[in-house]
Order: sequence, then structure tokens, then C-alpha cells
Amino acid sequence: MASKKRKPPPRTYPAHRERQRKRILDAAEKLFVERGIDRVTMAELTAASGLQPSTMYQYFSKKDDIVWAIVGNIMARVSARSSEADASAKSGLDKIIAFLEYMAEELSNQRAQVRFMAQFDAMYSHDWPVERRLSLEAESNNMGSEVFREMIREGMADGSLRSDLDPDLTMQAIVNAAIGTQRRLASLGNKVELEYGQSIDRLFRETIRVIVLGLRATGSPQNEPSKRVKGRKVTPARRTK
Amino acid sequence: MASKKRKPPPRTYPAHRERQRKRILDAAEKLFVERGIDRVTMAELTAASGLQPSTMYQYFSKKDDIVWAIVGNIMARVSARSSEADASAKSGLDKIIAFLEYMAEELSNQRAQVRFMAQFDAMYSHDWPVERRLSLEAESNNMGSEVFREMIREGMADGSLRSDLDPDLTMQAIVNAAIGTQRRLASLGNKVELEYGQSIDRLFRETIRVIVLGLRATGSPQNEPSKRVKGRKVTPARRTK
Amino acid sequence: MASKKRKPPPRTYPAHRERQRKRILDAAEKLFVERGIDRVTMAELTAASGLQPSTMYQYFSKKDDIVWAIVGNIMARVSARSSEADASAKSGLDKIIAFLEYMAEELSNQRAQVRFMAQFDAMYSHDWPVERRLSLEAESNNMGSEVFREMIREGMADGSLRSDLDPDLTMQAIVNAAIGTQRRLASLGNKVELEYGQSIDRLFRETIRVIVLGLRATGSPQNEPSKRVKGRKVTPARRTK
Amino acid sequence: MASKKRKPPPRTYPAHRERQRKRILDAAEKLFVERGIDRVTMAELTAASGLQPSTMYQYFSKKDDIVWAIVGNIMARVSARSSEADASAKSGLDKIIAFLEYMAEELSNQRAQVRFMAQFDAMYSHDWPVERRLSLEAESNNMGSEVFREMIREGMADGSLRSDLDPDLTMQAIVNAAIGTQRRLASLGNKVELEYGQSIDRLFRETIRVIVLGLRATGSPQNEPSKRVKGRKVTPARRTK
DNA sequence: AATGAATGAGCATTCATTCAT
DNA sequence: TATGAATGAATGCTCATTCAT
Repeated sequence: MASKKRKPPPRTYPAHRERQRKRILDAAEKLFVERGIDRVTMAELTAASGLQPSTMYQYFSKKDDIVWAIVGNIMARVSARSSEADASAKSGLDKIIAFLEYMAEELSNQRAQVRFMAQFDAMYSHDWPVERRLSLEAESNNMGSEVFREMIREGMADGSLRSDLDPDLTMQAIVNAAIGTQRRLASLGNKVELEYGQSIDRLFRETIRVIVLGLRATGSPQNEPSKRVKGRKVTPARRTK
Repeated sequence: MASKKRKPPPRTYPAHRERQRKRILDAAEKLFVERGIDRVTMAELTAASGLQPSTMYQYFSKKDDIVWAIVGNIMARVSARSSEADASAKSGLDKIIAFLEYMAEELSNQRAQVRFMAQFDAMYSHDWPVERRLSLEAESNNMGSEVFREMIREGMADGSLRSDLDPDLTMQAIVNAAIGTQRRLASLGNKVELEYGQSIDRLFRETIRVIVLGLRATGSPQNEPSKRVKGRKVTPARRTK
Repeated sequence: MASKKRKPPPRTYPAHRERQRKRILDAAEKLFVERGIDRVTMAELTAASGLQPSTMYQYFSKKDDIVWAIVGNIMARVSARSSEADASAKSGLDKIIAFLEYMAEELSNQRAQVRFMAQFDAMYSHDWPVERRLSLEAESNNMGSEVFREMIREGMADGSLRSDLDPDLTMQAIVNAAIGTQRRLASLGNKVELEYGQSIDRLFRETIRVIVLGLRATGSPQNEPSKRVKGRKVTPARRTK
Repeated sequence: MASKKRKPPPRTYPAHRERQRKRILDAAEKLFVERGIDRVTMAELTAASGLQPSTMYQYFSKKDDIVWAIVGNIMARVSARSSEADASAKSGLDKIIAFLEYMAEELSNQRAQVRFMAQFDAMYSHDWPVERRLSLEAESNNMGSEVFREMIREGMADGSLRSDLDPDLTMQAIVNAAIGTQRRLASLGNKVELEYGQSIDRLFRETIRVIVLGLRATGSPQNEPSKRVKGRKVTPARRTK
């Protein structure tokens, strides 16, 4: 779209440009997450990047562009990591469990990032054109619907999932539920523990445990999602008779 | 210092005042939901209420106060309605189902309201003091944790729920998951259907179906959550032969 | 303080009206002096008076009117007190000394009041019509120019003042100098002592001492102004003779 | 984090910036003097400077900062000029006279400036930290206490001043009296002449004449302060027999 | 006489963005 | 490529005052 002709090549320095861009996005992501997307001003963004406002505008012509670029980065990161996740899984159910556990880890280790996405959805999804969102997803999302739907089909085929599921519908319902749960916990942050006395991680893992139980074929073997909290196994909080 | 006048007759016009207050809050809720909390200016708020800015400030001295008042109203409404919900339910599981179905209806009928709460959590929960939030909940929430925990205990006792649950933990996990799912769907709004080709209602009901299946005792009778969409029973979308 | 009236009789009550008026003026004077005339809002004034804003406007229809009323009160008080001052003095010089010492006492005992007048002059004298000021002075000032000019004439006649004075000019110069000095000291307040390490009272008394020396006939007897500080005589801080 | 760029060349446009700053301060000083510091709005300030409000805030981030900058400028100007004043004076008394006459000229020629300082003291000296004031004075005041105290010592040594003075105390008393008198006259402005029928200049010169007479050693020669009004010698208003 | 309610005009300040160099 | 300077359009909020009861 942007024809890159201006003057033949006015000897540009793409490496430096890329470095600056990254610098801006890193600073911005940090600030957005710390204080909320709308609460951060361009002036703060430039200060944090060590640039001048006017220089900033040479890289991003609108604040929104920065936000979208960050969203893109996060999505790319997530999808890159999540596609590694299910490598070792065998059954469809195992794959789903692997995916959900990946989300649990993300919630623990990339809380700020999750929180950012929560804000993004809450604040912008209504205003900004679907296409932009979709094109972002298309760009970065090899794990997306396709892959996940496949997991469900696979699970139904190999008998690890209950047979009365509608692959499309269930896939989307579960993904949405997991994301919604994850983001809500990230949004509330410390408030969760203050309010409920449970750690974020425990709550999320209990949620996926229930979901997995709900998906599993009745006679399916006991491969529950693990109960690791922040990396270490925990003794089961409840007596499985 | 200011004379301790006992307000001989508290000769205010409380009815009128209350009417104005409501006028403001209604207009504000509408705008907040339409355009996002932070995107609405005080000027728009006053214009929409048909008042002057200065008059507005006689009722709410800060924008935040309006936001919190709306949050309070919504919570009160929700808790009032939700406490009617489980009247007829018998088993613990039935009660939980009734509660989750109430949330499904809320998502359908009060989408804007749910979306508002989603924004509120995403944007403000970090910044505002827990106490304020907690006191609001205390004020309006008779359904809160207590009631819900009780449902789980009851369900475990009457055999409708699996016995390996930790009432506290599960209760909070489920409530959070349901709220997170509900709010995410409300936030995405039409985008959901554009993006996934599934209605919001169907997705949410599928989610609670899976959750309930995950909670249910293995031999528990087939009382699934209904598959009504927007009030009418739907023919099961899936009979996987 | 808090009027414990219920409903005495229904007719008009000039006594009550006068009491309310005083209440307002007292509160206002306090606030004006504490924080500066322009820095006090009508809302604060009404709060401090224990009245409603609208009630306030039944007594004073403009903020300015309150200010002028206070100025009037102060002038009346000052002139009442100052006319007692010179009762016992014999020579013209003695009378002048008595007058200046009266100002020293006023500076010590009514500092806030003096400060208020300083503000008034600095801020309002340019904007408000001379006539208003003059009429105020006429109302309350029996000591004014006339009296003071007379003192100088008397002093020249009885040999206590140097003979090369122009009564009109000198009178006004001295009065103005004394007032200017007094008000500046009151304005600076504690700052004076912090900055110069001298008490306000000492500085003012030294000033009038020099002035009186400047007025005195060369051979005039040693009736200097006293060196009392806050009421008690002090041993002369400097080598006389 | 913010790159420690050494500002390769401090490539600002300092000349232009300084010009703008001056433009703002000049306009502000004029307005403050004309209408009173608190009566001038930022909007008026910007309009008078020919700038946009937003541009203004790039130079001064608070109204207070403008006020203090003006105070600083005035003090610097005064101290620069006043240090030239006493160049030719021989005796200590002569130096004092030179200083007081300098103040008389300032009152005539820089009335607005004096009036501004009067307002500043009356309105702000209570609220603003002494340190700020002191640091300003330290910055600009080579004539300050030190110099003046020296004059008095010198005058006592050379016999031009009466011997019964306390250098510290007298110095401060006289300086304060002169400033107080000067500022009061400037504050009242035209009102002085309307009210008293004497020109400001005449009143101030009469004041310093009396003060000088009060300081002078009894046998000291007749070097009174001159009776020039606005630069021209005036015939003595009174016949010194 | 007292006061709850309303308000117009204004206020200091902010901010995303553009422009000239 | 970088940036100092400029700015139009808001923004949240205040205040003296009036009106109807």
C-alpha cells in the first residue's frame, strides 16, 4: 500500500530504524501495562523512549498505531510460543490440556502482557474495525481456530473427548472462556488475592481443570491438567477418593 | 464551627434530587457503554443529561464518582435479580445451573451493562482502592461468595456434584470464569459473530454446559443447562450421531 | 454561636439581622486575613458563617460589599481607638508620638487587621472608586488629616517641632510613611523575623524613633518615643549620648 | 533506560527562546500592574503575548512561575541600578541620601514596577516559601543589608550620623520604612493626589527628608536630600529661616 | 427570613499532532 | 533522521450569583 518510492534510495538505515521502533514499542508496552492504555500520554511515551515527540511521529503517525503494533507483537509472541506447546502431546485431549496450561503459564509469567490485551479488548474492540483485528490475527496466528478445532476433532476421534461436542462451537467456547478467565484475572491483579485469598494461578488452574473434566469422555483416563503452581507441583488440594 | 444545625426539617427536595441523579446516571451509563468510559467527557455527560456542567457538579463532584455510582447500581441490580434466580432449584447443581443461566440471560438482555463492567474491571480495578470495591460488593451482594460456596457444599452433599472439589476454590474459579467469559463476549460484541460466525449466546451457553459437565458427579442425572437461546428452547445443536 | 432559635415571632427582626451580619463579617475578616482577600471564595465564606450561599446574598449582594464593610469596620475601630490615644499628651510632638505609638500597638495587637488593610490597598485601591474610599473615611475618620495637621501646627507653635516644616505636606508624609511601614511589616509577617532577625515591633519602633527625631526642634527636650516592646520598657539597645 | 545522549550540540534556538520569554514577561508585567496579579488570567496573558495558551506553557508551566520571574527581574534591575547610585557619595550620610533618592526616582519613573512589588508582598509573601524569596534576593542583591549596614557604620564613624544608632536595627528599619512608604504611594497611585492634593513625589521626598534629619548627627552640615521633583530642582517649599 | 437548586461564564492546564529547519 | 517550537481544540472543574419556593 505505502509505495516505498520517494527518492531512489535516500540511503536509509533500516537497522537503526528498526532499533528505534523497538525502543518505542518496549517503552510503550511497559507504560500501557503499568497505567492503562488511555492513561498514558504521547509525551510520556516519548520521554520513556528517550526521543523527542516529533521524532516519535517519524515512526508512528498516531498513538493508535503504537497500540496496534504492540497488540501485533503480543499476538505474534503468543502464537509462536503456543505452537511449541503441544509438541509432545499425543491425544487430542492432551493437546487441549497443553494449550490451556500454556495459558496458565502465560498468566503467571506474562501477566502484564495479558493485562494489556484485556484492556485492549475492553476499550478498543468496539471502536476499531474488525478487519484490522482480523488481519492481525491472520498475520500471526497459526495456532488459531484451525488448529484448535483440529484438536477437538482429533480428541473425539481418539476417544479422549466426549462424543457429544460440536467441534466448531466447543472450540470457540473453550478458547473464549479460557481467554476471558485469564484476562479477567490479569486485570484484577493483586485485587484477586486481596479479595478472595486465592492466588491467581490456583484459580486459573482450577478453572481449566473443571473445563477439561467437562470435555473429557466419561471413561477417559485420568490425565488431568497438572496442579503445578508457579512451576512446582502442589499436593492435590482435594481428596480424590 | 459550622453551627450544628439539626436540619430542623431537612427541607430538601429529595424526590427531585433523586430524579436528577437518576437522569444523570442513566445518560452516563448509556454513553459509557456506547463509547467507553474514558472516551466520554464530562461535557458530553452534562449535555446528555440536559444539565449544565455546574449543575452536574452539584450531584457528582468527580467523574469517578459517576462511574462508581453506576457500578454500584449495576451490582445492586444484578444481585437483586440473581437472588430470585435460584428460587426453584432443588439440588446444589441445579442452583449452580440456575445461576449460570441467569448470567446467560444477563448477557443477552443487558449486554451493554455487562460491557460496562468489563471496561470497569479492565481499566480501573488496578487504580482504585480495593476497599471501595469491596464496600460496594458488601453493600449490594447478598448472592456473593457465601451463597455460592454454599451451593457447592450442598451439591457435594446431595451427590449432584463430584466429590473431589474444594468448595472455596471451585466456587471462586467458576464464578470468575463465568464472569470473565461473559464480559469478554460482551466486550467483543458484534465482533464475535463477525469473527467466528457464532452468536454470543450460543458461545456462552456452550461454555456453561462444559463447566457444568465438569462439575457434575459422574453418575449424576442428565440435568444439563438448557439450550434455550434468547428465551426459546433450541433443538440441540449437536446430536453427534 | 449556633443560634438556638426555632421561630420566635414572625415579624421582621432588625436585631437578628444585625447579628447575622456580624457573624458574616467576623467569619469573612478571619478568612480574608488568613488566606488573602481574593483567595477566599463565597462558598468558604458561607460555610464559615454557617449560612447558605443564598442566605448570604440577603445580607450582602456582592462579595465586594463584604470587603468594603470590613474595611469600614476596621477604619471605624481604628479611628475610635486612636482618638483616645492623644488624650493626655501636652505638646504637639507628644501628640504625634502618641499617635505613632498607637500604631505600633496596633501592629502588635491587631496584626491581622493591619495585614488585611495592606492587601486591600495593594489590590483594590486602583480599581475602586475614590469616592467610595473617601466616603468611608469621612464616615469614620475623626482623627484624619484635620486633626493631624493640627498637631503639627501646634508643635511648631509650642516649639516642640522644628520650624521649617510644611504642616500639610509633613503631616501627610508622616502619616503615609507610618502606615506604609506598618502595613509592610504586617504583610511580611513572620518572614520579617526569619529574614532579618529583628522583631516586627522593634523595627517599627525604631522607625518612629527616627521619624520623631527628624521632626523635633533641634533644642527640643528628650521626649523620645518609648522603647517599649509589646508593652514592656526595654533597656535602650543603643548607646545614647 | 532513556539513552544517556550527551546532547551532541545543544541544538536549541536559545536566542529565539529568550526573546519569547521576554515577550511574555513584558506583557505579563504590564497586565499585572494594570489590573492586579490575581485579576489577570492566563488567557489574557497569552493573548497579550500574542501566543497560544499551549505555547505559553512551554515557557512557564504555572502562573506563579511567571510572577516569580518578574519579581526576579525587578529585583535584579533594582539592584543593578541602585549599586550605581552611591558612586559619588562621600560620607555615610551622603550614601544613605543617595540611596533614598534613588528610591524616589524609582517611584517616579518605575511606578508600575513598584506597584507590582507592593502587590506581590501584600498578596503572596505569606503563602510562598521564604526560601524562594531569599534565594531570589541572594541572586540579585548586591546592595542588600550588608552594603547598607556598612553605610550606617561609616556614617557613624565619619560623624555624619548620630552616634546613638544601632547599625543593624536602624538599617533595617530605614530600609523597610522607605520601601513601605514607596510601595504604598505606588499602590494608591493617582488616588494619592486626588485624596490629598500632594504629588506622590513630593510626599516621598518629604518623608526621606524627615528620616534623614532623624539620622543626622546634631551638628552635621546641611546636606539635606535635594528637593528635586522629577529631575528638576524645586525651590524650597518652605522658607528655612 | 431562609434555602435548595440551577447556571453562565470562565479558569488553568493538557495533549496529540504539525511544521520548519 | 532528528528535533525545537508551535498550536487548536479540548478537558475537568470552579465560582459568584440568581431564582423559585
